[in-house]
Amino acid sequence: MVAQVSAPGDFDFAECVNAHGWRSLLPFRWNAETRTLQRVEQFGDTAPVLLTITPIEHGLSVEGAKGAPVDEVVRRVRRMLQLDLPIADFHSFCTGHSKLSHVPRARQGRLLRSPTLFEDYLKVVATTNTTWAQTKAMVARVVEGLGAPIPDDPGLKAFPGPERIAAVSLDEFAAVAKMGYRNAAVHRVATDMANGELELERLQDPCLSANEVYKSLLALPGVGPYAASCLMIYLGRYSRVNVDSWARALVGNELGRKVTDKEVHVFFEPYAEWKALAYHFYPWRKDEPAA
DNA sequence: TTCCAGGGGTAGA
DNA sequence: TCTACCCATGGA
Repeated sequence: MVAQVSAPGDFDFAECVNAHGWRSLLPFRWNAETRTLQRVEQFGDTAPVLLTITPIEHGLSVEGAKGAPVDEVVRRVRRMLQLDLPIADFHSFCTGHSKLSHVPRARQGRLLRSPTLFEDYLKVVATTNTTWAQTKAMVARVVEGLGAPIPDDPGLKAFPGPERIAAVSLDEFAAVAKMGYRNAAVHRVATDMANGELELERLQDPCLSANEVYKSLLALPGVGPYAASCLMIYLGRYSRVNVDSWARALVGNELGRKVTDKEVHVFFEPYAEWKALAYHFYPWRKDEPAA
């Protein structure tokens, strides 16, 4: 199966994939040399397939095993790469702010996300109060321990959905995932979703206000202000900065003193409804803290 | 051993 | 609203 996916002119494949660390979390696999993104996806109860995404002129090429449902493949790819996100307004905003003028030139603004909000939820929870190395290890254990493999390579597995996680006990999940005190929260959300008591995807409803989305996210176990703000980014809502230790350190560096979370929010106040993107694309690098 | 990492939940003030 | 404390895990 080969599908061609059109992309808007303000989209850049590598910028989107490299905008944050998600490319390093299974089942994503990013090859920087070939500029190829791979990911195992499962469609219904059929065997998972490996998708290979590469940039072509005016869009993307997606290759997968014969029989993969093209329409659904395209839908998921468009979602993962935020191809339908109206980023033009943010780009216009950036041209009026010296600190962000590089953003539209580089065609930045989109962030790689997962095909489901549940996967992004689990991964965001896995970033809290831990190191990036442990985040990768937690996610890898979840995928390798509970994900369904593709037929011709058992080493490549799909991300397990909430039903799969809910099918095992909390103790079993904890033994596999080793997410520490996060185990209970993740298993709870998976179980509630599997039981039909929780519909995470409804948070994509554009009719909901940003505050309604934020409060709904805060109500999820394991989700506090940081995680809720992170998840809002994947929902195209940028009015809250996801204040983490980096934000405190970097804003503290800009101001020359230790800062509170409230002061970080005040620092980004001029960026209006684009605060989270402003923080993310502010001219500092997370691997190179401002001197 | 002890500390702590891209926080969250809770109690108490 | 703010502070203090504990929370599993694993690396330093």
